[in-house]
Amino acid sequence: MAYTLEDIARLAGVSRSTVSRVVNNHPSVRPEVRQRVWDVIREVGYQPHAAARSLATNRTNIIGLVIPEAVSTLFTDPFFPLLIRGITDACYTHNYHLMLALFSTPDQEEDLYNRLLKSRYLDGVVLASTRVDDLLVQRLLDDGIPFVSIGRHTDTRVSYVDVDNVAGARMAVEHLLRRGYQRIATITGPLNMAAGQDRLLGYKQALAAHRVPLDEALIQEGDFTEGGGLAAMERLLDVQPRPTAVFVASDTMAMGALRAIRRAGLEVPADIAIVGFDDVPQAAFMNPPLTTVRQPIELLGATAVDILADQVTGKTDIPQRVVLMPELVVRATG
Amino acid sequence: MAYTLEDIARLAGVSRSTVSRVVNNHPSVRPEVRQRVWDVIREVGYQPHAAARSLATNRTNIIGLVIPEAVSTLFTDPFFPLLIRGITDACYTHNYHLMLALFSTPDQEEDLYNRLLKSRYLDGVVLASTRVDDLLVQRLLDDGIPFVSIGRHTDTRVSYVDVDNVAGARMAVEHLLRRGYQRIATITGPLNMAAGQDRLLGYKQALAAHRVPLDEALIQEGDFTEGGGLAAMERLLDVQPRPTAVFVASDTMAMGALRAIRRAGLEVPADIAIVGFDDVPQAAFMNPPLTTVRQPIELLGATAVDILADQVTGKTDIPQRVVLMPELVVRATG
DNA sequence: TTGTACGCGTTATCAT
DNA sequence: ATGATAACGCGTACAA
Repeated sequence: MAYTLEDIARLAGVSRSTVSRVVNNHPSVRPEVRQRVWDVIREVGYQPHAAARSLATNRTNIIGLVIPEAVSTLFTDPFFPLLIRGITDACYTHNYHLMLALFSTPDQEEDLYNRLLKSRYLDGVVLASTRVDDLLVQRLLDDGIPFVSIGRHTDTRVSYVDVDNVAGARMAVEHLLRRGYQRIATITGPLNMAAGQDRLLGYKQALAAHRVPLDEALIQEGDFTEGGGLAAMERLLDVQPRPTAVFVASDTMAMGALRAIRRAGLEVPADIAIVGFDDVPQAAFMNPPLTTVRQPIELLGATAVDILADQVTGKTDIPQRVVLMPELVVRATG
Repeated sequence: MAYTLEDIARLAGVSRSTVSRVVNNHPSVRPEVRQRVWDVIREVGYQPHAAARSLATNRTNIIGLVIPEAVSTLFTDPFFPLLIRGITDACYTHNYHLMLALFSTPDQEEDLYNRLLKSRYLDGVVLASTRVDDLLVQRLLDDGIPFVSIGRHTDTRVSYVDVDNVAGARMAVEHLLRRGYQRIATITGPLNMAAGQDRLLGYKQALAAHRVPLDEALIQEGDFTEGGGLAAMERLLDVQPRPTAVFVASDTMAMGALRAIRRAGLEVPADIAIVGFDDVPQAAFMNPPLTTVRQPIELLGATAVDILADQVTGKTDIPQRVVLMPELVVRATG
């Protein structure tokens, strides 16, 4: 059996309350007593019982990373490991633990929501890549569970941290324009996700700013998967006259696009230039290395946790919205 | 304030114990009463308080996926998302929740171990890709915490689930031999990991079985990263006579090797054939598509959880060791 | 079958 | 500054 507060109290010759105060850094305890108690604690390797503490404080020190059903198939995208790294690092400094909730089906989503949230396992939630109309957001709002969304949300009550997708996309397309490309296509993300919409908007803004007419045939929707990028590129290769460059809304889709181009017997960037989005580690290793818009993925995750921590501890009452800036990384594809 | 057992009891006109029995499917409660209680529960959306329950039962229904410091830099490998998928799916059916523990530094490892394990947040642990001499294993053993290792371990007390790495490597190399390649190199995984050792052993066995002399110069150690694969391949390209084929112990390293070969102005598979290991999703999308040894990564994770569940619930006393079979997927690189 | 009463390990309030 | 003591919400012997 493990040690309890009571054990430590006995060993240190004080009361349970005093030990509790020491453990929680309560000021009113004599330094010498505090020292004595700490000595005992260290000697026997005492650690407070998490469940007991939770029951008393109504806090678990656990936050959840929840990934909705709609996108959990995208979980293999290198984006997520990076996001998770950022999140776990921040969790460590805030003394939080991270629970992972991947929803696979709507039923499971419902079920897991109850098991996880309503049984109060979590102090708060980081919500990754939701669709704009996701019911999860409403639910969390209704249940009063603190959460931060990765990616903007229009509801004024939700806190989020996002990258400036519009600016990023503009940078990408304007870079292509500067290099002389005029017939620039785009493979978008899912248009029911904010990131998909915003990157498309940036594309349009860039063209408009440079007085390049918009050709709807050059806009193909993707789904953030490699296969989706390949399919979208194949559609793009069919339009006449063929685009000479393409802005792809994620690196993973860019890999698919590259394959499609190669498969058609064309060269990158000679025949068609590519600019991606994300700068996942693989981007630099592609052949040729991918020109892309870098978003600070780890920082995205870490910032979300920082905000959530403030929310949970009641340090702030109002929703926080922070937008991080991306940067263009020029490599060889465009 | 949320509902408690007491509330439900009052609303249903029974005692708290009866409600508890209903919730926990205890047999001795009259069907009509059971029904009435369930109705109330559903009506108000009652969910038992996890912390309270844990305190009483001494179980949290949370298991941890812990990734040691040594390998957590590999976390961006597509292997992990797949493993996590398998784990989360199995967790769902076992009614477990998954906590993610990535150790970044030795200090953090020590610290997190205490915060997480000794404060009894977890019922058990899935240990991913440890080194053979990892102290973590000893520690978990000493502390009597149920755990299952992904990847074999020599200590007879540890349960593990592994893929037959020796057989997989043999299959890969024998395939190359059948295709007529004689000068076959290998890029190994880290040789302080069981998977690294075993795949190298399989390579050696295949050569021996076919009476092909072993050339130590053709064995280069990698670290399961793309950069490591590239560097190892560059070393391999320097040996004379040059290898005509290479068995690479992970797909991620294979991508690096492919780059190195291309960079040297050579073609795959015309000049050098490649066979990888893992069959991550990207393998099929490579150019050319990668011939590789497929391991059932999701199943690996799911099986680990299944075993762990039996361990935690006391369904079994003895360490379980299960080995899954890989299969060769022949595509275009070799 | 059902209810009573105690214990799980903390935190927090109230005396002292 | 310190020590009793009452919650926190649940499971479970034991009694009825």
